[in-house]
Amino acid sequence: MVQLQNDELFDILAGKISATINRTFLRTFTAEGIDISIEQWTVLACLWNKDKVTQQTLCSITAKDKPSMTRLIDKLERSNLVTRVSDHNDRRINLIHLTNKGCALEQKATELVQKIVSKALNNITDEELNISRTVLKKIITNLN
Amino acid sequence: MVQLQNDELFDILAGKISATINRTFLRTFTAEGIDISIEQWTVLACLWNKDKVTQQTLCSITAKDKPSMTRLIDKLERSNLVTRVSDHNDRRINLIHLTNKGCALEQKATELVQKIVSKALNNITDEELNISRTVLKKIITNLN
DNA sequence: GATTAATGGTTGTCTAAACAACGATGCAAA
DNA sequence: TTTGCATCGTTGTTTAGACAACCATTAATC
Repeated sequence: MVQLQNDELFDILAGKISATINRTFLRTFTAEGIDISIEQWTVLACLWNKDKVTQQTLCSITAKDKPSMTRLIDKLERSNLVTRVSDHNDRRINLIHLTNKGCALEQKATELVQKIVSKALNNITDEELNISRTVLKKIITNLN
Repeated sequence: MVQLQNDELFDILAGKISATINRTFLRTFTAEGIDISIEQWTVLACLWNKDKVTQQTLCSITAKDKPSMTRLIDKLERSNLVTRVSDHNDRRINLIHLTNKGCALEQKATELVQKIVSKALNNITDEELNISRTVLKKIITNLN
């Protein structure tokens, strides 16, 4: 098998890990009959933590741009997991609000994510993990 | 600002870093008049290392599936950076072959990537980096 | 040697990200 | 108060990833 010279380059590794995690997430959730993507889950997780926030806030937390968020919320709305509620004081603002169906997902989804995280972090010490987190954050900071 | 409860979850961090690296890559390359994406670069980097390989091989190295590779190569072919050459011994196989234009990109592209990597890894020790690499690889293995 | 299985690649369909450009609302300064 | 600017969100377009289904060619099995 051909070996890529710069196989060790972080960009490639980062791309691979992101793809792997996404795939695992999607398969796990689909297998359990929950039809949301990891991106949709990220938004829901924000709302489970604090409901009724602006799209802009969701953008900041998830590091996605506005059009991406618009479309993500379109999909969540079509799945009846959230609704857009116009703010009374400022009509430019949509507050994103969990539906009952959206709330109901929290427990099961959190369970599944914990399962994935446990599997992913098997055989990795807390120290190694902390160092990695720091490194990843440093890289993000360095590039911004 | 709302803080996501599981802000520390690796999935989110991985998604963010991947997006950040991609953005930096694209901007740097565009600024220098080189119109290729990071994905296209990954394929070209394989070919700079060893020319005339099968699409399947490129899939393995880059951890992408066959349809993704078909379309990536479609684009590279449209940009006249590679050509598909049918294998004489096995007509199912396309060998992907760098054009002169594709070869000519190597030096400049490699320079730019090195510049990005240096910037990204600023203030990170070799030891931290090695640990991080190991952790990322462990996660990928754990999930497969 | 003919049928079946495996391999390499393509197309169809869906989801998602980035950037640019736009419309609507609110705010501030002249 | 009106003009100009900033903010929130949407739409258009391009690139890309995943999965399923498919076609063509080769290999394996009987």
